[in-house]
Amino acid sequence: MAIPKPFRMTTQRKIILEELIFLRSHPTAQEIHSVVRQRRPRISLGTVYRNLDLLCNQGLALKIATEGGTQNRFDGNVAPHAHVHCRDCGKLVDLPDMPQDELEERAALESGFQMLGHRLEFVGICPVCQGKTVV
Amino acid sequence: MAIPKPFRMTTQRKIILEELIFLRSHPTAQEIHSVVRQRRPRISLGTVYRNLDLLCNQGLALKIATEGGTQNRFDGNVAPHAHVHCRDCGKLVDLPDMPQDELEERAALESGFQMLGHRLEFVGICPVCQGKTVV
DNA sequence: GTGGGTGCAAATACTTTGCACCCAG
DNA sequence: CTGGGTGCAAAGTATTTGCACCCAC
Repeated sequence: MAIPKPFRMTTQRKIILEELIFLRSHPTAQEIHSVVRQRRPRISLGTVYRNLDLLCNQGLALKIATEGGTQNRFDGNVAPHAHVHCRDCGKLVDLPDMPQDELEERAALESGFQMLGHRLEFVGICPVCQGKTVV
Repeated sequence: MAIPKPFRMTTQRKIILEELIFLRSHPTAQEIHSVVRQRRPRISLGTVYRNLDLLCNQGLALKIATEGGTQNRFDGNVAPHAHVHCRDCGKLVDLPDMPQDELEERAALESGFQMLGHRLEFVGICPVCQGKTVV
């Protein structure tokens, strides 16, 4: 059956994972690249993408597609949690205390599906941008 | 104040909107392009993108960023509703009866954001595929 | 030593945009 | 008529991939 393919813990891969877990900012691949480059200057963007892809498949990271934006973002926090996305400044914030299990249970009841997971993402205007904007 | 900029209802725009409302498949821009081309063969992909963008800004359609995929999808159903996606057969089902308002209210309280909208998408195995699959 | 991993650059994929012509109002 | 809209193609972004060399195991 599915014997997980072994993978080498290269320096690049290790640094990428470390930074991804350390950063709470849901960085883009580019942002991860520039952070990692501070510790390993010759690392290429291609390598960053390849490793992010691998980490996501291993379940060690999550790929997040944001509403308006063009680029994907990545999240080292694998625990189920919702996201709030600011329309104006693009900030992406975690929202850990939503009733995730309850939602899945309810959706399962209504649809008859066996649930494997879900995504919950809010779009709004963050407190800072609310202050800035003239209403 | 926000006087909505008038826009011409061109043949292209009309067809795109019609197809978008008619299709329940949450199509990509490319898919919309090929459907619309059956009725207006010379329409360009650029025009489709321009019109989808306009329709989304007018609140007549929604742009959906998909989990794994690279392309955006569009939804002519603007009423708030969740989606359930079957991992095995790819079926995408609407789930209209989730407590959407309640969720936004709660998220607003927890985050301090002014909420504009949200996305709720479940992944699971549909009843048919549950029967098929050997567990 | 060996095969997976990397850097690099070219290729792809998706979306946006400049421009000259076109047509809805 | 007139200015917004369109078709076309080229440009812009984001991401993936081919290849030769490299290094973790």
